[in-house]
Amino acid sequence: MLRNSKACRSNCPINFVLETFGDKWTLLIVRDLMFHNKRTFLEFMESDEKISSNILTERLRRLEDHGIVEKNTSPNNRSSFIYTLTSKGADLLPVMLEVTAWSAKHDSSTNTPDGFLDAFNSDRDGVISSFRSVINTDRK
Amino acid sequence: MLRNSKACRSNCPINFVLETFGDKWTLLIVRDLMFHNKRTFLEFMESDEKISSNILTERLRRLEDHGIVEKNTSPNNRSSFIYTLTSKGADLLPVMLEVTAWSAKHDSSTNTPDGFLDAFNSDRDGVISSFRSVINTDRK
DNA sequence: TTTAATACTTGCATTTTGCAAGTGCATAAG
DNA sequence: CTTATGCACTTGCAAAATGCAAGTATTAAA
Repeated sequence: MLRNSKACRSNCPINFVLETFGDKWTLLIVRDLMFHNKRTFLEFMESDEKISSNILTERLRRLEDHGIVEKNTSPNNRSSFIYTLTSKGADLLPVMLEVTAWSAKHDSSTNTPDGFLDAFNSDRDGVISSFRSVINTDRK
Repeated sequence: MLRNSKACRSNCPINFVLETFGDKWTLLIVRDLMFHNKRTFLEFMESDEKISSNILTERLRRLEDHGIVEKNTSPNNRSSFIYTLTSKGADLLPVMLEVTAWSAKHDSSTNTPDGFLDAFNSDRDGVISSFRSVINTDRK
């Protein structure tokens, strides 16, 4: 189920991301892959926001369907799966950092690391490329 | 109802935007305010994605609650309301443009204007500031 | 052989959404 | 003054999505 492509509402680029990320959970999985180096089902389950397992299953499958995440069996433990970002998924980095900057500016209770906003504002390209080199998209 | 602040799931900056924009409709309203110069309830109703009126009402109220949109009576027609972006809302411009760029790169059927991606990649700051000067945040 | 770990699946109550129709108020037309 | 029209919602209800608890299947470890 859900493997078929849904009819899209329009060809607007903003709408396009909403078709994949227009819910409360999907982007948190991308965040965990991108910034917290999480890779397994149980690791995603442990996030502060407490996603439930049926929703996580469905969202991982959808991300895989959309070519944002890749699923492979773990080399050392064959009952475990390893999820990684594809390059299409990793391309979301600038979006994620702009979102982070916006929240850091407008939400006083956000836990963005100290100095992030200043560094991002003064050397955006540098911050992006240093994050980019750290994002793990290895498959193995 | 809904005027009270909901308990948030975490203090993560990514989660923070999801609390406001984590649905299929809210960001489309921001898009229409930002790029299509729409200002009234009926104008938002006319978008390609066909939002229904009860959802639109609820989302506009929520955006107002979150300080992203401001609602004023129209000067010429007092039965009409004018919605505008606040500066907090206008600060979403870099996010919106990054989202647009990502879709333009990864969705072949997106209707992003010709040349946008090249212009954005070669002169990001220039593109942002030319958009910024056009975004209407006037109240009157 | 039993136990544990991992990644789901299932069932069900609650919440959110989508759609159609209706309401109330303010100008506008006759 | 009475009726019509436009605008911004409300309401009602069926359908879908979500949250929670519990169960299942496979692999690995003791």
